[in-house]
Amino acid sequence: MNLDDLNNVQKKAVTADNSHSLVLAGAGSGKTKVLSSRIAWLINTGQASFNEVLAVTFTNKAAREMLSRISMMLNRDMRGFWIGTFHGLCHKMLRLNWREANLIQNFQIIDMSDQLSLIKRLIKSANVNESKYSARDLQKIINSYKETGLRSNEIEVYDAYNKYIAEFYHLYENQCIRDGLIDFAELLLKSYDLLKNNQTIRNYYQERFKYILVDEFQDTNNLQYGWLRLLIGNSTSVFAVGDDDQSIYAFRGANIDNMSLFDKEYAKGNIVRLEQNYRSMGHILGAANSLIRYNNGRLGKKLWTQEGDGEKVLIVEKHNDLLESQWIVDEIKNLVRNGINQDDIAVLYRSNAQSRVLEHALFLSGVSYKVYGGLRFFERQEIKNVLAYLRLIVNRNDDSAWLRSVNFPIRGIGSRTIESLLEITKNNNISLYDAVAYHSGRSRNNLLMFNNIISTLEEASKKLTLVQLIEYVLEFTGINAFYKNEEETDRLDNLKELVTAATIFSAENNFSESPASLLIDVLQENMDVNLYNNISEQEKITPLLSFLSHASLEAGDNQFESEQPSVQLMTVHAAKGLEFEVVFITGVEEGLFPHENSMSDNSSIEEERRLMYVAITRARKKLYITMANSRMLRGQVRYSVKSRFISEIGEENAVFVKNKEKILSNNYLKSSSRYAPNTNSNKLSDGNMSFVDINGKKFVIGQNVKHKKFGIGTIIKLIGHGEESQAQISFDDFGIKTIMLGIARFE
DNA sequence: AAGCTTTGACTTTTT
DNA sequence: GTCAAAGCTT
Repeated sequence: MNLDDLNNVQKKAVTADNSHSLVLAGAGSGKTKVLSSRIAWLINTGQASFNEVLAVTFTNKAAREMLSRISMMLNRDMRGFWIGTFHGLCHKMLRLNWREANLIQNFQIIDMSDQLSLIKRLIKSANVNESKYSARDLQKIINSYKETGLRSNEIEVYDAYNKYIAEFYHLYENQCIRDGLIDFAELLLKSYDLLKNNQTIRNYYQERFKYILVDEFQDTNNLQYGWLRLLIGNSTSVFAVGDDDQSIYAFRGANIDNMSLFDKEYAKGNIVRLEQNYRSMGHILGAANSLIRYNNGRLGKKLWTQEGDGEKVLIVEKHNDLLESQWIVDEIKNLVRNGINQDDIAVLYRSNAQSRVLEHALFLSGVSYKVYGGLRFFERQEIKNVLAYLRLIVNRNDDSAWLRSVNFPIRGIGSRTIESLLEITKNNNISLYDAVAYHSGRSRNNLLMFNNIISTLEEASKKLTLVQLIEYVLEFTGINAFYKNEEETDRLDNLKELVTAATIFSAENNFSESPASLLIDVLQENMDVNLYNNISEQEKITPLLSFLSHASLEAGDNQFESEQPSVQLMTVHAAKGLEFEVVFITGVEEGLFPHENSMSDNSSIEEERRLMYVAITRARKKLYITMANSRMLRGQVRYSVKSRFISEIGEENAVFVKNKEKILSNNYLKSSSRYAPNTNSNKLSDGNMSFVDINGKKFVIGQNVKHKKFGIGTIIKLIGHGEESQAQISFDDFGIKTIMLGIARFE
């Protein structure tokens, strides 16, 4: 194995001795490379066997990337290797030890939306006189209790609200147990409890995993830290990699202090700093360094590069959000004209709502773009409908799945029927499936038919493979026919895609030939002789259950594969871990970035600053920061001043451009952009209209108008069609303004 | 059971 | 301003 393409600091990290170490890995410093190299090095030098390493990441994507790198370095098949997300690894541990964890063998994982609907259902059936809490609130509260390691009977009850929550939490726990369901937080908590309460199992894993590597350590929550702690035995060596300056997930429980805690408890000053950056040019790094200096209590780190200063950061101020977007679109066109690929351009924003204006401007000027975020593949309605049937095959007592499928496609089973069934389940403590036998209403036959469908599917699952079973479900339940009838071609395509996903999944896991509900050994290869009898028994799981777990743990992409090069639009959070040639950070105003909800206390401001730091460090060659003096927010115009972060970037790294259109072009030229801008930014570009017809009135470029407030001016630019058309008008006394033609009052 | 109107929320999000 | 969900009507 060759370590020569590592720099000295990276090499030091990769070959650190057996004690614990903490690696502070700056943005773009080769973190993934170091992690993968360390694992490969440990195995290659014989210090660790294949089965003695545990690697934890936060996303499946990160796990996949690391795995493929290691696989390449070691030139071997990595199947069976313990690498994955906290949730994925806990899941694996629970499947292996389901008995000891007090689970049923075919427990199923529910995602956030499943959890929310379950909570909604419980609120209804609990019949508590007007809960003070919404389903969302309760979901948040329950999850955060779980993430601090507390179960319903461990909550300290000091008032009525608290008592209600504890009782509701208890109700929820019971329902999950009865339905054989386990939510995301519960995967961690159950696994934590297993290790904590079962000494034999704890000893086994402590002795087995001699090397534990953790990625994105700044994103761990308290429960995850506790879980790791239970895995650390006398001879365990932990290699924790993270960047306290990129901790942006406190709102979902991440505890940035876990890094210094880890240093105190384990690493004990054994810290390596990866500060050489291979991504961004000097001024961009300068801006990032300058900004982050304003945070207190950092572990300390300063990025540097050998690649030279590059261009300064361009900070652009505009009158409003529409002009901001328009300017960005024009600039993107310039960049593209100068040979930049659209895929290499990212437009980032603090909150999703901001994408609308940007999309609108991009759309009007015909620049293709791609918005990240939104529903992922396995979260789509039509997919979830199919998955619900599959869940019922595994466990017909899964009431959540039963409710979802019973009247889809429509079988004449209405809400009255459901209500009476739910009453029966409550009184007899049985599942909805079983409650059908006690129901005597008009829909009885329809209900029996539905239950029959489940039985038929279950029989089929014993003979058909996973892929055949899914195809059978699609036909037999009438789901395909339903969407065909409704001419929902997108959904039909997605259903085909589901079959493809199952095909790929089956092939990857070597069970293309097995019946869907036959228990099979999953960890065929790479298993060492059992260290302790009865513990490292092979994982037994059915292809069907395995696929369902996969669907919950890995929701899939939220974007179809792109057909053409497109500008990338996403939140700053979504951009973490990515990099682009050119980056626009938009809406950099007080109240938006930092967000107004984060402006009250210093720790949230610091998190916002880290968010800005993440945004800046995404850019390789060119960085734009834009802001608007006013913007439409929740239907109202809001005025704001530029973000404090703009001044914190440091003047030596940036060029400021005020919102006077003509000065803009000149100033910009002085910044000697490699991508020379269009000298006349007001000239007609492809997306602009030469005339606009609105409410019977015609507007043409060059036309003179008299505005009630701004007086006489000339139309220099028309943007958009119909109701939403705007005009840029050069007023004699007020300069250039952009005006909505539908609203503006002309004389 | 579908189709309408009203109400209310609204920062960021992976598993 | 936009979206979803709840509530009401037919």
